[in-house]
Amino acid sequence: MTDTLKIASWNINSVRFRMPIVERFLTEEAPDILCLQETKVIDADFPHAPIRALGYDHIIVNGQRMHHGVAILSKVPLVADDRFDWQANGEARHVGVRLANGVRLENVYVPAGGDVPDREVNPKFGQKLDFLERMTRWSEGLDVPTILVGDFNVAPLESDVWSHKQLLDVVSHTPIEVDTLGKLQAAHDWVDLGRHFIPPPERCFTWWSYRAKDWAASDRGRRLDHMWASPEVAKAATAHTVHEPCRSWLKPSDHVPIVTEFTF
DNA sequence: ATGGCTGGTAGAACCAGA
Repeated sequence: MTDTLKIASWNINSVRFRMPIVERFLTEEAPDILCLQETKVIDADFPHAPIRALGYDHIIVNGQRMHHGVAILSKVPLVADDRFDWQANGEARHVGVRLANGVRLENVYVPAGGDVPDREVNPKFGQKLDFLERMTRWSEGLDVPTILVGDFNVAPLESDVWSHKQLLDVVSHTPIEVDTLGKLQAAHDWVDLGRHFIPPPERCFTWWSYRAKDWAASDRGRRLDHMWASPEVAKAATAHTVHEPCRSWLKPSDHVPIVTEFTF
């Protein structure tokens, strides 16, 4: 028996403020599962009703007041949910579930890391590197087929940013972050599905700053959002797309959704 | 022209994002 599953990931930058575009995306793209980051809402105030109304009966949340927060919305049953604290400070940056076929789906919001790429003067940068290193330790011991999605806040490749040279000292594309993310990827032989389907040096961005007068014209984007899979799960992936038009929808997030289709 | 904006929250010439 074959089973197709369409899984999406989107940093939504406040799920309550973005409900119109969340509903539009769920209606038009109709993923089986949508992983959200930066929901910015406590669990009690999560907008369950309009999401359930679209057929997403299974909603797993890990939120907090004001910042961060993640959620998994699904049309298909989810079991055994988990919440990891990869920086041991109580921030809501992960929620994971097991799918009916046994595959784990882990949804993560990696810390942005502040402005200065130096942990001595900017503790947030150290926190980001430490978070990725804890994910690496977790990956080393991982023996379950897994899909790891979310806003990693790192654009690793030259073609993942609008200007490699101009971003070498900008947090998200510094060599130390790229190296740290590389070690995380190596720890489980994670397959980068985005680059599996859109190989470099093709331009691939998932985030564009709000500050550009015309985001599409300046096109100063970065690929911060990722979908990784265990090698055996990656073999089931059949398509991957980046939904750039969502950046032009009314009251957009600064990130756009990424979507992968699997046939198990 | 990589911060020029944005949301949440308080009620701020704030904080955080990246």
